[in-house]
Amino acid sequence: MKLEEEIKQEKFKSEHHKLMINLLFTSSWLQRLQLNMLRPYDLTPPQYNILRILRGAKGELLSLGEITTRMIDRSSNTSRLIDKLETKKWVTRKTCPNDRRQSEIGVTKEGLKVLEQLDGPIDSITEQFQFLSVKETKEVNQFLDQLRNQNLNQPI
Amino acid sequence: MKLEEEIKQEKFKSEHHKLMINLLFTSSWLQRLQLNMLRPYDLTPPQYNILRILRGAKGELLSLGEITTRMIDRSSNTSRLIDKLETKKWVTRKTCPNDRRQSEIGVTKEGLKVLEQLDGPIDSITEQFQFLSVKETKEVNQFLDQLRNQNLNQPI
DNA sequence: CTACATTAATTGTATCTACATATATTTGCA
DNA sequence: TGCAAATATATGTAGATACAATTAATGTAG
Repeated sequence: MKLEEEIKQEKFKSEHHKLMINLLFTSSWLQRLQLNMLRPYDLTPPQYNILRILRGAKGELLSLGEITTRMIDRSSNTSRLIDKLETKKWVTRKTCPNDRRQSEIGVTKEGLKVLEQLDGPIDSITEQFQFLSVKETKEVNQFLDQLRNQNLNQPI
Repeated sequence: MKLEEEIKQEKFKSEHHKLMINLLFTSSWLQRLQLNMLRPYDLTPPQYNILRILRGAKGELLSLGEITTRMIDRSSNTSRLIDKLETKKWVTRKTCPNDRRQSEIGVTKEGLKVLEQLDGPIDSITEQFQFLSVKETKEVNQFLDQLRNQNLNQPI
């Protein structure tokens, strides 16, 4: 369905305005897809995001702040998300000896095992994007990157 | 910044995978923009969404279910959102005489006044999309609409 | 070397999503 | 007609975001 039918709005102020709503709506749809996929594994999207970041660090331990800057959603409360993952024994947290304010967080073997199980299902979500050519995909990626950099001159 | 720099991930599995992350990341960025804009008006994005929907109905009263299907985020708990708007006196809710299960919700004059104040600021967010031509914008809109319809044949 | 600012993480609170369950009303059918 | 199914909304609870405030450790200026 076109966005107009989805949210029963026959007309938008402009094509640009429609695009803003469409981005928010499609992202919400995508998140629900992810959520349903992760549910059987007792993981939420931000928790999954953290595990992916730790796996990407290839054994290197990361501080809480470092994880936060790498997350899809920057306003996540990483501290409490790590709490959850720690009780499931999928990550370890210990205080950094050099700077006792920081903590060093790493993924466990069990955490990696869960991630492996999820690689397939997550790939199948990505496959939904295959109808776009690589060239087109690059263009949309570039557009999104550009969009976020439009307001550098604004105070906010 | 490119997404790679934003989330400090030097490489993605594929351009399509990057696009998935980019959509989620950009939408999160966009939501925060909206949130900051709405804060001084004591409105949250879903509450604002509801007011917009009611204004769009041009005086026609809408049921709670009708509002939900028109929302950007379908999993909103509209009942409690309306509660909040009602205490601020920006919407009215009364039970529908024909079907006493339903409620009839409408925006008040004060609600409309708040919306008017917000039209300018919201337009300025839309302006960030102006660097894209209308043709390009249409293409991205079409792509998003298409994406959401890729999985019709999947069970889920 | 002490005092103050800075930094990293934790905790508290309000709001929201997600979803299951409950309640009230209406509809449909035997 | 009467009673079960369907429908519309409300409510309860867990997990998140958003952000302010707090705590603890480290840096730094005088």
